[in-house]
Amino acid sequence: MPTIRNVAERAGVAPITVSRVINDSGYVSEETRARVEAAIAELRYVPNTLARSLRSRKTGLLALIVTDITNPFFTTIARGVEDVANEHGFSVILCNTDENEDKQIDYLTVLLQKRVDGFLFVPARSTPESVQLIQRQNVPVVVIDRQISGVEVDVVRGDSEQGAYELVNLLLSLGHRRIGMLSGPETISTAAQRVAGYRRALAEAGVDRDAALVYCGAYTQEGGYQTTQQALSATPRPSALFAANNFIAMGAFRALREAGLSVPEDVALVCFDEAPQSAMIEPFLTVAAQPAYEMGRQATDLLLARLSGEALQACQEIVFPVEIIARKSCGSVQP
Amino acid sequence: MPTIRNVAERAGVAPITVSRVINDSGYVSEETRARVEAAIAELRYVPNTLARSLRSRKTGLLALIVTDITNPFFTTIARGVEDVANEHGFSVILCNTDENEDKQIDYLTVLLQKRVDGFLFVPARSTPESVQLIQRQNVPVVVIDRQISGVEVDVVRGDSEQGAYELVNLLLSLGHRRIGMLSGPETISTAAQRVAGYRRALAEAGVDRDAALVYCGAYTQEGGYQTTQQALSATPRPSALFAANNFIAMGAFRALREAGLSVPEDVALVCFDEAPQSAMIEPFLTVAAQPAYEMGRQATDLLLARLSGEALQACQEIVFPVEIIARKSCGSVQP
DNA sequence: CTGTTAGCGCGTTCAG
DNA sequence: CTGAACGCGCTAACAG
Repeated sequence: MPTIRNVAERAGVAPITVSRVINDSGYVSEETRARVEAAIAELRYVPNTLARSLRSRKTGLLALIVTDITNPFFTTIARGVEDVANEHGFSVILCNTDENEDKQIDYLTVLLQKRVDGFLFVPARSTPESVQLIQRQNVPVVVIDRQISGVEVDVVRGDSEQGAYELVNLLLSLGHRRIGMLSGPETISTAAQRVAGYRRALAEAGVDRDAALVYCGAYTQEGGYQTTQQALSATPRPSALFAANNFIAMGAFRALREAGLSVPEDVALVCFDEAPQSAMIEPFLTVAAQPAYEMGRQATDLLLARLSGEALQACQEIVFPVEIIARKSCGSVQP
Repeated sequence: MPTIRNVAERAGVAPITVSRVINDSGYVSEETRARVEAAIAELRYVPNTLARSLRSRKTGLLALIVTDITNPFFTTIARGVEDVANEHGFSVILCNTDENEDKQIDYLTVLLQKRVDGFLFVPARSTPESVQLIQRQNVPVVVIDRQISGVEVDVVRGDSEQGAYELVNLLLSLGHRRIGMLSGPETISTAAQRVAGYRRALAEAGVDRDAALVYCGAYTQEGGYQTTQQALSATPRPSALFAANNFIAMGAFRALREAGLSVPEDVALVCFDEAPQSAMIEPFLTVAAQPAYEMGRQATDLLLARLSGEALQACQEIVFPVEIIARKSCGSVQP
């Protein structure tokens, strides 16, 4: 593969002149520019980003680390990230940890070695170690979706507590009193906050505290399937279920179906996050929707601001409101 | 960020000795190794991959370019690719072109500049230019899923023609004679081959050639929605539809539903590729399934073989058989 | 407007 | 077992 020097020789100029043509920096006469461009074309010269980055100490790479690449919530965030990044000339490396801390640390290590310019990070757990690993190398990082305790760091997330509160209030207003909560892993802040919102709504409604039926599982279809089976064995059986995310809701739906129960006639079902587009032919689930695309955009804006050195003030926490979208799955009459 | 030299100074050795410790190459006494490792830990030294790659002329990066990252067919391939790549110490950069040739060329350019070691490539069109772009830089490339005319290149793909043939034969055996084909873009080899298989089955069954009802659209839900509407307006209306991929089938399903037709009672529906897991609570669609994961693995094996210089023989074309999985959507009685 | 010098961080080559 | 010198391909800094 030809180098900048080969091009320079062919065009009869110095390497730096070729560099100027490529990067459109500094002055180059039209005539020599033409000669250089001809040489580039003839040699099919492709600049070497590695060398460029080594010199400039910038890679133009952002790392986006998510915990489940099959979840449209995260892929929608990814689109927001990509769009903003591309608008500013950055590329995005998308990595999937599957909520696995070992994979997470492997990715962080590799990405630091690759000298990415910054991280957009959905951590697998709400503990500070992983973020500190990044910060100690003085690489900017914005945490998305989840809160981390014990570190100063920028965070962009949805309002899990309030969303859960409103969603459960909706169920209460429809007359439900036994509402099961299908939660996610206790180690993740969003799960904890959604449980908190659930409890607040129940408390305000004066529902007996013992009526709080919380079941924790993974943020997956399988997790939702299992916790739903637990929830259904309670007596009396819950008349409504609140799934802490979309995949849990999919699993719940399957478990309900297998139990011969239909939604919303036998059991009402609501959840956090929009379901996959392909999930149902028509919109069906009542959800607390987060503005995922916008969250991705804002997180990237914030990261780029840190990168450009401006706005070196204290860390920010940007909390997006969630939107309750009532559809058929919650029913509309008293159970 | 500390460099290898900083570590060397701190440990009281030469940079090369640190290099030997990191890469476990050459001889280093236990004692100095310990000193070096201590220095690495204290300084939180992270080796710079950029510099390493510049020197070694290897990045350890494979590019995987697909046309639709939301399609589980491609994400399953991606898993196969990632697994094999990781087993051999390579990382994978996953890029999504959305069947857009401009995006495709942008990605190719950037990835060549990044000096990825090789390409796994699902081309947006079955024309040779994009592959030639890669080959002219002497970078190995394996094409996945689609055939390219006019170039010598390794290809790993499913047997579209035979799969379509068998799928249509299944419909014929169930008594269908008016079978509409919801095809993909004519510029893509898989669409053309699936149409060919469809025609062969009809011809062998002695179905009137005029009865070939082929409608071309995008390989998307929207494409399937539109072509289905066209297909339904034919008189007499087709009794069965064959969707050229899973997303087309999703769109067909929606269009049928809106037209007040149910599957399989009013219209039978079959398609190429498995549908998204979340699409239906229970398996429902009759499909021609390609071994996507295995295709990803084999393609990567082949690419890595080319990379290691071995097996420099002629280009290979590996064609996987597809598996017909009959489920409810095709019905089981004469229409 | 163009060129020279030097060095980014690392690993290969060859000496000790 | 350890080190010095050099260069991978490119560009910042400084001439001219």
